[in-house]
Parts: sequence; structure tokens; C-alpha cells
Amino acid sequence: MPHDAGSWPGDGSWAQADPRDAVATTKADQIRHAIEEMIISGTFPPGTVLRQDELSRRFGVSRTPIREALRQLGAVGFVSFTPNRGVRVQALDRDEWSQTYLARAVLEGAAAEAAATRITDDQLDELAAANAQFAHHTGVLRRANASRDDRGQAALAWVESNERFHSGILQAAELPVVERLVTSLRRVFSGEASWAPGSAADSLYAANLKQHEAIQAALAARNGRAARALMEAHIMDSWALMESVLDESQHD
Amino acid sequence: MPHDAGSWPGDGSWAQADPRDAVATTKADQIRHAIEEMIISGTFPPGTVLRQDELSRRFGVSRTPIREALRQLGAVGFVSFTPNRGVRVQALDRDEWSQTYLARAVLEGAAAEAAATRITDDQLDELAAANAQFAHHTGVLRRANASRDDRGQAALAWVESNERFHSGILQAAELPVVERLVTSLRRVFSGEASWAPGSAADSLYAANLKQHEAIQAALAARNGRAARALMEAHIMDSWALMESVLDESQHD
DNA sequence: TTGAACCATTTCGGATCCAAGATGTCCGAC
DNA sequence: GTCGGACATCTTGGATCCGAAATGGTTCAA
Repeated sequence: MPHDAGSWPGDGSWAQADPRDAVATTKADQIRHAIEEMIISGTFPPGTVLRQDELSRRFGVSRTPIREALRQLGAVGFVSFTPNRGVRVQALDRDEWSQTYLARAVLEGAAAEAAATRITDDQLDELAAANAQFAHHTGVLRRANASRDDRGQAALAWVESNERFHSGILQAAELPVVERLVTSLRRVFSGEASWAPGSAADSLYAANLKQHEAIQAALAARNGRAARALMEAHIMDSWALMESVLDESQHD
Repeated sequence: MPHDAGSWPGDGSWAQADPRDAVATTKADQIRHAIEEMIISGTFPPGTVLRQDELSRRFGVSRTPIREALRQLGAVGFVSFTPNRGVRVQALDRDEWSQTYLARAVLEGAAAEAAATRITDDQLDELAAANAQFAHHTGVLRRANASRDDRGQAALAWVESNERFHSGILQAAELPVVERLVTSLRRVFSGEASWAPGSAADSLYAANLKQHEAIQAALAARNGRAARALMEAHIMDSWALMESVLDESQHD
């Protein structure tokens, strides 16, 4: 191996971030994951130009696996290629964002409908737990007198419990292909928002919580049609929430 | 360039197959396209193991661009990777197929709804033309006394006019993100069927045609809700048609 | 002063070389 | 006869090298 492999940024935990790679994996795949995480976490904000040489130094490998990693990210839409010019972290405009939400809405709606007939009691319990968490963090976010630090913590936890709820439903639907699609849509979009849901439209958070509970109830009642309609409306409303966050951060 | 570049299979028309690549493109991208076409056209049936060395000889390039092309195809799901073992053309089982259709159904349904409010008269004319073509080829397919060769021709033309109708609606919807998603879903699935719709359930073809016409009418009437419901039902019915074709080919 | 051509620099794309993982076979031991 | 291990071979993964495209700055002429 060239360069100094010991000079890795962080602690090397980038490797095997995904259990799928635990058994056997290539550097190209590990690096794809690492770059993906860096994009999502905001280390590489949208619009950033990624230089192969710089990345190869940072990861302590030659440019070959870097290029393969970038090709994969390009195929999936995380970065955009310009031949002989380099790659740049994809930046979505508002219209593309809204379409991403639309796609998620109909796909997760279909998943919710499927889940209604298949969900087990254990899975329903899991959803209830996720929603309890969600309710708690929503409360912290809406509390005006919370410190800035608390808000940041709560925002992260809010996103996490939200994901827990949504992926719980996707798993219950037993539609792995659809689940993969939604996951990739969600990852692409999460890259842009360095999520500080912060002070955004207060009532929207409350509505969001109510919607989660309504969806949960529909699933418990095995009402597929209702679950679908509610989920669709919920995600389109989340888009409104997201838009208000975007507007806000634009005014900075 | 190594090897004999003159020994290209075919006539070199693989290059610049996509106008997007016309201005500036890399060999890796051209080869990705070429392999993709080969998978779709059935040259590389599902399950085929793709050897880098063989591909590099076939395309007259070194293994480097081949590997980048395969990485891209892998990221998109056309092929599956096994580290140190090679890549294999992805084979979908019946359940994954059905999910692919479900995803298409809801996404194209949403597109149809959007199209209803935006479609122009010119675009409506184009849909009508596509459907006229579709009707014609459906007729040939249903004619029992057609020769085997005629049927093959008609089958291809049938698929083509079907795509013309569907992509016409997607374009009218002005949702490029959704359109890309659907296109990639459709490409993956078309790889499997070396489409000889042939003798499959006759009444299903007739139903398919009627559904196209109903969707067209809903769009003309600017009825988004109806267009969406009809499109969804249409694609789920197409799945039934596809399933019967699959069953049939299984009995060979 | 401005614009166009030329050259140096940077970065990428592709080719080649080498190392490492995987498979299959052959041989020997039990 | 069968099981296990060592070895030969095949294929992939990664590193390095080189040519080509794009950029930016400089110079010369109009």
C-alpha cells in the first residue's frame, strides 16, 4: 500500500460501516460508503468538487479504487460526472426535492398498504415505541426555552425516531425492492439538509406527530386503504415542513 | 490502444448510442451503455457471468474502463458483484418482478395525475398516435393465423408503441426525477423478457388496449384523479399479462 | 487596450504491471 | 474409499505509469 496508511482521518471506523460488507469487501466499496457518509453528514456539502488525487491521499489508496467508488456514486446520483473535469457533489434544486418527496410519498404509501395486511403485533409494538420517542423529541423541539445545544440534540433524535417509524413500516411491508428504492431516495435527500429542524413552523411538527399516530392506528386496524392515503398525505406534508426549513436557512 | 481495435463486433454503432454522450464521453460510459444494451437485448441473459478479461478483448480496451462500467451497472442493480469472484447479470425472481411493477404503478400513476394538469394538445396528439400504433400491433398479435415471423415483428413493435405511450405521459408530467426512476425500473425489467409476448392470454391484450384508451381520455378531460387510478390499475394488470407470459415460457 | 494564440500546469482517463483471493486438482494419510 | 491439505491456475483488486483534455496565464499583434 502506498502512502502512510496510519494517517487515517478519524479512527478507521469507516471500514465495515455496513454489515453487508462485513464478510468480504473491496476498498472501492468501503470508500464508496465513506464518501457517501461524508456527503450525508455534510462533510462534503453539495457542490463540492471531489478531486481524485486528494481523496486518494485522504484514504491512503491509489486513485483506482477512488475512481470505482466515484463511478458507483455517480450511477446512483450522489455525484455528477463531467468527463475530464471531475465530479461534484450533487445539489438538488427545489423542484427536484419536491419530486423526491412525491416519489417517496407514493412508494411509502404503497408500502403502508401492503404492511397493513402483513404487520405482526411485535412490529406494531415497535412502531408504537418509535412514535413514543418521536412524540418526546417533538415536544423538546417545540419547547421555546430549550437551549441551543438541547435543540441540536433533539433535532438529531427527532430525525432518528422518524426514520425508525418509517423503516419499521417498510420492513413490515416485506417489499425489499421498494424498500431499497425508498432508502436510496431518502439518503440522497438527507445529504442536503444538515438538519437543524430548529425553529421551523411549529404547528407543522405537531401535525407530523398526529399523522404518525393516525398511520399507526390505521395499520393496527389493518386498514390498508387508509394507511396508504394517510402515509401519502403525511409525506407530502413533510415536504411542506422541509420547505419551511429550507426557506429559513436561506434567509441566513 | 492495445489489442486490435478494428475487430469490433458489429459496426461500431455502440458508440454514442445515447445523445447525452454525444459531446464528450469516456470509454467507461460507452461500454456501460453497450453492456446495458446487451443485457436488455438478451445477448447477456440473466445469470451470465461477465468476465473482465473477455469483455476487455471484446471491446478492445483494457480492463480499467471495463471495471468502471461494471461498477456503474452494479450500483444501479443491473449486475451483482461478488468481491474477488466477478459479476453476474442480475436475475430477478418473481417476487422482485412484482415489486418492480408495483413501484412503476404508483410512480407512473403519480406522473399521470401530474400530466393531467400540464399536458398540451400536441402531447395529447402524440399519445393518440402512439395508441393508434398500439392498437394496430395488438390486432396483429391477436390474429391467430399470423406467421411466426410476423408475430415476432409485431411483438417488438407492440413493446415499442407501448413505451411510446408511457414515456409520452412521463414527459408531459414534467417530473424528470420520477421519469428517471421509472426508466431505470423499466430497463431492469425489460432485460429479463426476451419478449415474445406471442400467444399469451389473448383477452389481456385487448384489456391493455382499452386501458390505454381510457387513460388517454382521462388526460384529455384533465381528470387527474381518474388518470392516476387508471394508470395504476393498468400497470398492475400488465403485471398479470407479464406473469402469464412468464408462466408460458416456463413450460417450454 | 483588447483579443487571440500559445504554452505551462493540473487533473483525468486508460494501459500495464503486480499482488491477493478463490477454485480445482492431485496426492497422501487415515 | 474418503477426507484433508498443499499446489497450480485463474480471475479479480489495486498501484503505477503515461497520454490526453481542460484551464489559466502570458505574450504578441492589431
